[in-house]
Amino acid sequence: MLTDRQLLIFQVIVDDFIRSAQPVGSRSLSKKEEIQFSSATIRNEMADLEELGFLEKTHTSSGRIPSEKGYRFYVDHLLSPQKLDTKDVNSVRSIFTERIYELEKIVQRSAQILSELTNYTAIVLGPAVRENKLKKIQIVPLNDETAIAIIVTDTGHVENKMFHLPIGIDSSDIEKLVNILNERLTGVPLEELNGKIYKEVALVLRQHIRSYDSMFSSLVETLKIPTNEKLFFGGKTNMLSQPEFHDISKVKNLLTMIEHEEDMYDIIRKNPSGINVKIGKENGNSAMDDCSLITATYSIGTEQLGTIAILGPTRMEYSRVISLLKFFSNDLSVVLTKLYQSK
Amino acid sequence: MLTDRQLLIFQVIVDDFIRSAQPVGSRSLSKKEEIQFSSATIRNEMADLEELGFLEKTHTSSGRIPSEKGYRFYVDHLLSPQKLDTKDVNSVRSIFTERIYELEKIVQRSAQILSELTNYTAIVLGPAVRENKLKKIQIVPLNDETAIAIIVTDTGHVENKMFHLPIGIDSSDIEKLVNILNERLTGVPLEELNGKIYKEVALVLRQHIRSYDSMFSSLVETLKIPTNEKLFFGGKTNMLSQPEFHDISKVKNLLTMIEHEEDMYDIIRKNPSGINVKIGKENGNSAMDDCSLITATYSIGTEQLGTIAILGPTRMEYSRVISLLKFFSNDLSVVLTKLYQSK
DNA sequence: GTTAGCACTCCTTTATATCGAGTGCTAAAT
DNA sequence: ATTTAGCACTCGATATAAAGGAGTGCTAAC
Repeated sequence: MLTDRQLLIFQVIVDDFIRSAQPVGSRSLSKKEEIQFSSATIRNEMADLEELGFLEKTHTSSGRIPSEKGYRFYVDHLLSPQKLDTKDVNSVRSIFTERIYELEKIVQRSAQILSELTNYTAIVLGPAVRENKLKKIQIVPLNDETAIAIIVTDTGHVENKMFHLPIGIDSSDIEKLVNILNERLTGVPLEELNGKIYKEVALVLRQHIRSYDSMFSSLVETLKIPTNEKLFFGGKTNMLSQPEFHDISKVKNLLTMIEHEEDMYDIIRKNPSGINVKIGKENGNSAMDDCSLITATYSIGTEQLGTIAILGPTRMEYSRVISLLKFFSNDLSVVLTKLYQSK
Repeated sequence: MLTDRQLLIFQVIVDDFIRSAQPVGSRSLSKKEEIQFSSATIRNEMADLEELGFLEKTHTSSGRIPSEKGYRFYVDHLLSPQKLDTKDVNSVRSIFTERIYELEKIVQRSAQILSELTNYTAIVLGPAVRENKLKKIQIVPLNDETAIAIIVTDTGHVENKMFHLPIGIDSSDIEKLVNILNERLTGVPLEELNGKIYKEVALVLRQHIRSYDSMFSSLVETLKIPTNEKLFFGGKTNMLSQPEFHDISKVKNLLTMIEHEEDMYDIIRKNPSGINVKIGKENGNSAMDDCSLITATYSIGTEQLGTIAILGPTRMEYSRVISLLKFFSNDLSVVLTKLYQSK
């Protein structure tokens, strides 16, 4: 329904505004070499595009800026898959040649690199521990009253939690308990741990362990480890350099929201797999009204594992960021699969 | 060398400026009930105080604000130990009645509470793991190539690191190794672990373990766990509400510096035990020129363990924050001692 | 259908005046 | 010898006006 000329003009306006952060006027447009019509023609087209809801004015006699609907259209229909800079490719590859084995460190480093590459804020939702399979449970008594339970997963993730020992429990009891748990629970995904314990292990335990009841409740409580994925951030302060955030109160709202990990977690988590773009109010959070969030998922083998996100102003370099995220999430998946899939 | 009247005037000026963030003039001072002289007299005294370096003007005809030297004098000589609000006392106590056992969580929660109570940024330097004593080492093989080493300390802190297994190593070898390590190293402070391994354990290991060399290097590398204390933050964005940080570039510098954990670590770490106040340039970091940092140390039993810090503008409520930190660090020490000293 | 021309809008910048809180200094009062 | 009243002066903050410029919408000519 848009003519080719309108499409061209619209695209040039968006590209120009993304670069300059300044409203784009008809005169400056007419000077671009890809545009051959007079400023008056452009003005007419711009008026139409505004009527259609793709463009806005900041005041009656200003140039045009893209509206949210405009960005949405731009992202959905006008984005040509951009070839990545070799410089970017190298930066990304560089992480994966560093010999890091811990999943968490790889992920943290990813957030850092992505923020440096984009100058936006990078948020990486860590590996979904809940889907990891139990490799080993260990219990280390610290003194007569407390012990520490350690859970190791097949991806090398370690969770630990302190708990109270019932009075008078014996170290041989603990040993027995640990053996039984490992025997019965190895290979079980963490998210099913609780259920399995009640269904399959409780009975066996009761037969073998003295002072079973008090011990059991302590332990079960402990195994309810919050298996929420962790968030990793990079470039939290990058937003401060964006001209749209010169207003201190806007910045404060945004940064406060970023610090609030639970909210952030929900916002990142609920994105489906693949690349996803949320523009301005689509984020459903007033602090993010002037922001866009681009997410990509990564995986180990066939399991969807986590999410990478870039948070920038709505006036974001969509094309570049999307290419970067596609490339990055893919490489990350490959590397992680290689590292941990080798059963 | 300062007369009583100068002292009085100076104190009132500092208190007023801390409250209002506005330069204090002679007229408004003369209206305070604790001050009985005319504005002209006050002007003379203020001129003297300025000559002595305790006060400054923001421009030729402005009121006075305290200089850094002034704040220093104020902190060193004019601070009356303020009684804490019962509201504050209760807030602090509330953390310690929550049944949290993990050291890290207590510490994280502390940072949060302190930032809420002060409206400044709270930074807590976590327990000094390096002084913790080894409770147990465990090694969990994940697959043929990698294993994960887990170190538990007497305070319940858990460190873990992945490492590569030499090809062809046997699970009985690993078991032997772990047994020897635990036998010889239990009770050794983490910071001495490396030395001990070379001096006392290497020989024994060589006798018992096949494929010793490759295993050993892998493991030793692994035990060089970065035992740097972790930093915990609360209220990172609180600075944005302070009028002195209305300037975006100042904020950006400060927040970027806060994000940069290594620098922050050094700044917090090098404070001696007890309460410490660093004002403005004393911090030795240009991003903190308009900030003051108040630190207090906490401990488990007799060991100095960590540091709590409050970062605010130089125009900070020194009296209140110092009282709060004294009280808090003391309570924290008591609680931690109770929790972990019960050998 | 396109474009040149023009009046109009509104932000930005610059200049100018005014106000007021504050100072330093001098001279009178205590 | 202090203290204080008085006064000229400074300078930031605020308001107002004027000029400039980038941009628009509309009309009429191409």
